[in-house]
Amino acid sequence: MNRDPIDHFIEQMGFMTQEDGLPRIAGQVLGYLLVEGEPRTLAEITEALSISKASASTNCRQLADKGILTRVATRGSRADSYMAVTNPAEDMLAGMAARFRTRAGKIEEAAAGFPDSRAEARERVTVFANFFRTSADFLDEWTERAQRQMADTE
Amino acid sequence: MNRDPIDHFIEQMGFMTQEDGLPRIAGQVLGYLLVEGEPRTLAEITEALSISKASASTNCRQLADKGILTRVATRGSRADSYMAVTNPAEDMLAGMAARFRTRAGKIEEAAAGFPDSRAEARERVTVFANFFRTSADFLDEWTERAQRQMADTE
DNA sequence: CAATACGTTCAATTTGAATTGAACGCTGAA
DNA sequence: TTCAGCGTTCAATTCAAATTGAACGTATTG
Repeated sequence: MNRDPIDHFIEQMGFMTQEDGLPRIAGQVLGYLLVEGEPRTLAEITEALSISKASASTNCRQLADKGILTRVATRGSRADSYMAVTNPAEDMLAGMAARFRTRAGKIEEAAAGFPDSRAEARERVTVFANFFRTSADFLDEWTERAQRQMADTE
Repeated sequence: MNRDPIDHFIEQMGFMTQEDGLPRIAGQVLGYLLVEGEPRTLAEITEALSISKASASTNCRQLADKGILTRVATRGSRADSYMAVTNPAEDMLAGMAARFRTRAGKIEEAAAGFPDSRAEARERVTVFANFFRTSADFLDEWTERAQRQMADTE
């Protein structure tokens, strides 16, 4: 029985990150911090989501690495806290763009190794790779634009 | 020892789809068909990738559902074949856009259930959801643009 | 100098999804 | 009507990743 709308939201966030190949807990943490809107310590996160200290630690660090969470040093406490950045979705998209770009690189590289007897296949694969690269550019353009919009409406 | 560049490419494609939360085999199938450039039967795919008939069948169908593969009826044979669409990456992006949209919907819905005592959280979450929706729009715009470009250079 | 409070790490476990093998059903051929 | 060739389905297995518990290191407090 999970009728609390906030729990439901956090749960959904978990599923979402899971779909994206991230740990479910990562999404739950983000959801929780998004709801709270203020820094929360690892202990609080552990408690609120009923997960292990280890998971909280690992996932927070990973999210912070991706730029989705920021680490906050709270005065007067040696516990460090995390909070969600203003617009986590932007950073998620930016991460996607980055992945697209390395992906394009890998594919292109692979294609370059095709023998001349497979020239047509090489061409097809290269086109495929290019699409990813251009998509990455487009995504960057879009996130940049979104950021400007945010700045404007501030 | 995997020195054949084509095998390497197929392998990479497997990793890629795996990162995206799809079965590894799905990527391998797509890679294989991309290289071949022509329809291949389930039996051929099974053979080429050393996978089970069941996997080949399931994954091909799923990829076809996503619009990444097309089913081709070969004359004079009751075996049906699959081939990669001209630009599979486009359909992959389109799928992403679709996922973003349903995702935005779910989050918004969840946020709507927040009690008024959590109005600020609701606001934050709604902004988050909106970003996904708008991103979906932009992705669609982009794939459409890409399609036009393809059409132009034809 | 303990003793405590914290975050991290890592091996062990759990969990969930991918993959398979085998049984099945359908279709067309003989 | 039987048979062979095909794709599908589903329970069982395998596999990889997420998650945990426990041990550890470090810094802070008294």
